[in-house]
Amino acid sequence: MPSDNPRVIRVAVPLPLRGLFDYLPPVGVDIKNIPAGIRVIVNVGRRRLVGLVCESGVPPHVEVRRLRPALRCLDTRPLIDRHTLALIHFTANYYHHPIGEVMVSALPRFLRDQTEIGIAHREQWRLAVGVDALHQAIARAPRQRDMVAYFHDLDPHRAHDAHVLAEFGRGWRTLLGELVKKELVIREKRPWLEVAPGGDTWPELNAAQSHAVAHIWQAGAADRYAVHLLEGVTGSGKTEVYLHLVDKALQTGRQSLVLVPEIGLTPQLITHFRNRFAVPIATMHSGLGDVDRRNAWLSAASGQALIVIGTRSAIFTPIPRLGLIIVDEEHDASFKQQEGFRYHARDLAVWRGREQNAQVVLGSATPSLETIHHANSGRYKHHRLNYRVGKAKPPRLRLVDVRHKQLDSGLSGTLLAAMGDEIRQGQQVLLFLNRRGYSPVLFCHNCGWLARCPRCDVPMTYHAQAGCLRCHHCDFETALPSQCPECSQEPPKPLGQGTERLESSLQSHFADVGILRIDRDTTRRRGALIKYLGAVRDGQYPILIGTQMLTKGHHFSNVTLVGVIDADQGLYSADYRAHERLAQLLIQVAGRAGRESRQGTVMIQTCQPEHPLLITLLRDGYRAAAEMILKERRDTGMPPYSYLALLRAESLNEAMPMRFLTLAAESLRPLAHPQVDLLGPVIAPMPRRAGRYRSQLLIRAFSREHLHNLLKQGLARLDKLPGARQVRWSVDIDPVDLY
DNA sequence: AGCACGCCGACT
DNA sequence: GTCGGCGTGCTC
Repeated sequence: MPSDNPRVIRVAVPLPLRGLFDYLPPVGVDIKNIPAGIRVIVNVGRRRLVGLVCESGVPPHVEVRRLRPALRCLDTRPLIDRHTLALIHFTANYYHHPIGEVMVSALPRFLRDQTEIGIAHREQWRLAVGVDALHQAIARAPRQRDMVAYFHDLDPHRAHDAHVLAEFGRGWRTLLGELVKKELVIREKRPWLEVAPGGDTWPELNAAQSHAVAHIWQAGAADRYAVHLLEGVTGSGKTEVYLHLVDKALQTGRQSLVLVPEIGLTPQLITHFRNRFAVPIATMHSGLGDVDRRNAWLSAASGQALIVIGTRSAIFTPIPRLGLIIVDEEHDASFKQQEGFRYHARDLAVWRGREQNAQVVLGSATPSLETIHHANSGRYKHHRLNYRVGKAKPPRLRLVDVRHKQLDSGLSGTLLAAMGDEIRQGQQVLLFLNRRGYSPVLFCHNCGWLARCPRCDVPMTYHAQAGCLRCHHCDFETALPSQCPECSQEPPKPLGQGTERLESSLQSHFADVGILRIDRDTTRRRGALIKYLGAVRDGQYPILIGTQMLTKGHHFSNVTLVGVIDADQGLYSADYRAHERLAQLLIQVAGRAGRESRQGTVMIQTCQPEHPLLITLLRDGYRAAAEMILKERRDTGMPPYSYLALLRAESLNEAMPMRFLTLAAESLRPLAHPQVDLLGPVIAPMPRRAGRYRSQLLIRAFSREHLHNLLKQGLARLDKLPGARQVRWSVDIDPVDLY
């Protein structure tokens, strides 16, 4: 007999709907046995879905007659602790994203279906005692010898996980099989949770480092949440500060979460932590298989893993005794998810720190303007590491004016001469060009035709090696035309520089010098990057050419000259964040130079050598440049002095996005506080992408509350707008780029 | 998202 | 006459 005022569970279901669904407990189950944080199977419409109980024992929000009982509970005790539930709640609210989809991002796949939970085992491989690459059993098997050598590179005395060995490259599993058969390698099955070996020595901290550790942990000892900006120039030893803080957290029985940018989570980094701490460590990143992911997640959630290292999505891992969150390279754009559910892991880390009373440390050589702003206002505590560890001197930066200069494939005589000098002295040179391919444009000199992507309307990049034209926005590919398709008079010619073209022209300049190009095209194969980085360290390549990839975290101790081929892209761009990004990029690239005893030089080619941003950056450093950009932002009312939300719409139909956003603006305007601006709608800076026409409406407010209130009321209306289902539309809170 | 319902054009 | 196209509404 159903009572008139039943108590229900409120469930997040994996659908693009903004609210929770109410259910009666499964037949025969007392609602007291269904706490928030367990999973239930429920009927939704005529489908069966796994949902997450977010509230329990509350009155229903819908008519009693519409309630259906849940089918069954999947867990007996909460899988998600209350802090993580609160985080999911907050996140859905803040980003105005359906809570069921937030839940989907927060849970590893296995938790989204009906699998039972239990700790698994994992495979590891170790080298048999005394085996090396000279072993006679593999004398005629070069690949197997490489694999044995790879074990030696990692650590010949230790067992290694599949994901580490997979970095070796193609065929790693087969090779291991063969080596196991020859009894040169031993396969082991171990309980998953394993204590890292630790044992590495702890280097003495310098004054600035110990100062930072003492001040950050002083706050931690009091168990009071605080956010810290750890601003340290490249090579100043931020990592050592992190390690000491993690150690402090361990001593007080608290877990640590270390968030790193996507390309920052390398096997080397993990090994580094494992060799310092003899405790269980869980790592979470996109490359993990389902089993590894589930084990890492469970060990963190159960409190067994004392250190959790992961990329963006690891921010949602339940960590019950969390005492410390470190966000390394906090300015890095990969902390912001760029499609679908567009959350920012660094910002959530700050919220989570407060929720769980943890210390939050944001580390960077080039902090984001938001973080600097908060440090300036006193909201974040500020710690600086101003000097490089050891005797390394900071690099010299200089501008190379390339106006009216004869450039050779984009290279000035000045840069070429400097390169020659360094190479003759046995040093390495790194050239940075943020454009892969041979040339960004293919152009007919006779009639002016240029190759465009038929789906995005942007110029296609010419890839000489692949012999094709490729669109960098949608990966559309076509053959290279032998004649201009428009006038048929002559073949179209490459225009502008890409990394491939730079490589081939340098080959003619420096005939006998090894040149290595590192970009997404050359490192597509698994493990290729690791292999190249090793070869670079061995000094095989005096000249390195790279894109953005090379700017992040890799240390090349023999690089004494860095050349930035074209700094002007970042000066011309219309995006309001372009200056911030350029300043960060130049300083990060500069950080690759002269890390050991020799001072490095950075040569920046530009047509605007008197640009105030460049002048300030070179003369007074990153902080001064950042303050200058902050001033611009204040004058123009842009973040961090205002708060943005970007409403995007796209459709195969050209008129639809604009039509929808015009209606959207009309229905939002009456709800908006007078100090909220609706800017647009406008055609997006990139009007078409992968065949879809795009428009956007920028919403700017001078108070978070105004922005939030508008969206809270407004988005519900947009759902019901006619045509809302003919466009794909989404909100992006705190957008990092306005494309 | 998925699924049902309902309303209009073009077919055996 | 119906088959099926998509635009709209609903899911506790």
